Amino acid sequence: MAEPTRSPAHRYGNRPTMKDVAARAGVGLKTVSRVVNGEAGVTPDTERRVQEAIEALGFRRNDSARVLRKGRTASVGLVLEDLADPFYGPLSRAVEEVARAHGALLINGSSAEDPDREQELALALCARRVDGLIVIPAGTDHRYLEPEMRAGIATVFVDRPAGRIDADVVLSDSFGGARAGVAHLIAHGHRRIGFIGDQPRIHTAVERLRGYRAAMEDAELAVDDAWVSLGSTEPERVRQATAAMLSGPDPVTAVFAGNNRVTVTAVRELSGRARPVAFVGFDDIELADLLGITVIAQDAAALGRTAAERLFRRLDGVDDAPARTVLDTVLIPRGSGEIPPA
Amino acid sequence: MAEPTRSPAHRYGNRPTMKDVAARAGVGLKTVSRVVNGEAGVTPDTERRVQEAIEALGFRRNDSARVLRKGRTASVGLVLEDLADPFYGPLSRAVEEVARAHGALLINGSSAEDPDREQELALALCARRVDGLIVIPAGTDHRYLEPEMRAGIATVFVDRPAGRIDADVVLSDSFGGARAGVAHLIAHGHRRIGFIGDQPRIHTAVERLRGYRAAMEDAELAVDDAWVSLGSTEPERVRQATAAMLSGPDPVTAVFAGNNRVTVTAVRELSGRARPVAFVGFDDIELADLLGITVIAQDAAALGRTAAERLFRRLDGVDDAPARTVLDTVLIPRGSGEIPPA
DNA sequence: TCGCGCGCTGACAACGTTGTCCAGGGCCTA
DNA sequence: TAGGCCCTGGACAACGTTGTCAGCGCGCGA
Repeated sequence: MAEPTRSPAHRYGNRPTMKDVAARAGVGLKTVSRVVNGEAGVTPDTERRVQEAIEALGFRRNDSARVLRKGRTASVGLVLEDLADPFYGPLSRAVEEVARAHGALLINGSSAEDPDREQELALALCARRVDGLIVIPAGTDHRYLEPEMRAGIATVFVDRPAGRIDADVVLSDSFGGARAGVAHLIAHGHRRIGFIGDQPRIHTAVERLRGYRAAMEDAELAVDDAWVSLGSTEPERVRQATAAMLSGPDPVTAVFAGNNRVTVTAVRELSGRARPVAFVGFDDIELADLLGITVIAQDAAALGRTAAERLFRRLDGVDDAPARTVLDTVLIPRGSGEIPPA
Repeated sequence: MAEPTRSPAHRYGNRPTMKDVAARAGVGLKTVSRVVNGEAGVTPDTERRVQEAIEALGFRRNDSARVLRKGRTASVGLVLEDLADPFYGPLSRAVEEVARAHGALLINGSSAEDPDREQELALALCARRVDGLIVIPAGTDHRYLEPEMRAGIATVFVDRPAGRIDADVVLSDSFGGARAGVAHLIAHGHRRIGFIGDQPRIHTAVERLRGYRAAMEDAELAVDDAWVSLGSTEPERVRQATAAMLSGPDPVTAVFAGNNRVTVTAVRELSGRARPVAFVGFDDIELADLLGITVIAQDAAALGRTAAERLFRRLDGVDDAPARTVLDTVLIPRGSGEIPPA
């Protein structure tokens, strides 16, 4: 009558299951399930017995098994670039809040701006059968997600549009924001304005550069190639780019930075200069108010919230055509953008 | 011979399963499993047939089912206070990197500094059967996790110790850091030093206050109750606290801030003052270098990394006694802490 | 009093995967 | 040539839960 050794696949440190609870309470398996899920049709007395058994055994429902049976995981995935970037923290948090309101958990993953890693992550989340996916693309080709989307995984892109597939996307107005920022510098008398952006693979980088060019063109100002620099946001790269456009025979008198990573380095570089240089940066930054940095602010939390709401509408069965939502940006003048040309 | 309607529980938009792949490839179910998992013992020819069927059907293994069978979810949970706080972003990212190196995904949740929400989140993660849990406690009683830990969910606490249970914890040296920061102010001639901290429920807040008191005591300086303020990090609260200790008959000449949230508000408040006030803050902040803010820096990424490494060592079966790891802090003088008393 | 219906309960299958085990066939050796 | 072994493949059960359905007992109406 010795207890046979448990199945070798048994892990979880031998946690009690509903079966164990049922045995202890002297009821059927399904009755335990009913109690655990608060379903109707259980006598108060039976319910009490089951509850006692649950307490005594320290039972907790295995949601892994539940998921398998129900077909919904009540979880959504978020693939972003880098959670350590202060732009993405609030975005992720906003997504989490919406998910929470819908009873879902959030699985985060950072692509580190690497398209392969983005794909690997997104597909891993699909294999987990997240109900939905929010992606901040690193790559430019998302056809790899088509089978997954067809198979029922709702997908929304944020901050940058999907590449080569038709899908929901929520964006900030990068073009308009950059154009307004550069126009602001022009309005303050600048004619030679530098632009330091992110890698040209990235949609927002291209859009903001386009905004810069549009503002210059609006004012009928020619753009010298030496004033424009796209590339990684590595501090050293940005430092050199900044230094380069401030030296030479025809230095810029103002700089527009394409995002928050560029801004922190560019501002450091500019602060060391004798001659003041006007500056406007895309993205607001904490303490930028104290430093008097003029920025084009986008609302990261609103991006995340809007995308998540779109996602859950899809999960609720709304099935209209993929939509593009564009959120406005705001120019916040704080001093650096109002410096006149030297 | 009409196709019978599929089982009503069938979701996932009718994704193909291994069974479907097996049928199409004309092989057994287990053979598909072998191919998908790269197990040995399949002829190249059979493998090719299976691969083709997988491609054709767009099959992707359902990790939910896999998890159920294998007993390991290859995921870890992280309960923190607020992902939007720039202190937690890098911490979370560091945990994610370690998890990734171990092939695990990370599920994030924010407690919003609410003990009930912390518990709800942590238990939800346990129900998902995460392999391990990293918790930045909001509450002070974690006995609710005992059954889970006994049942095999490895748990490590970060930034603040667990309450009323014995568990691994990774901390920064809050006491030593605060003491060093306040001693630094004293060394620059200050005798009346204010302390603005977080809520007294929070361990780090208490430790840092203790460090403040120790430094004052070391220098044989009495502490006036009016110089000490604990409470929420709401800007309005911090603003008032700062203003209060700077007014009155015996105003402080220096302020020590208990964390980054307090710092950003206190620095704003101080910057508007005519009379310069010395300042040291706990936690480094982006752009603090440009603002000349002296800080006690802790390494958020190292906290996360250390905790995650500890967690995965546990998951690898290491079973020694719960340990407390304390990471050093660094004083970074940048000007604000070196201002002499007015 | 009998029959019917309803409220409660439990047996059973299914979700999609993996571990175990056995069968069949080909090849090598004695 | 027979026997044994290895290699490949597949049938089956199990992971822990929930949906379906049937049965039981009791109360109420005719």
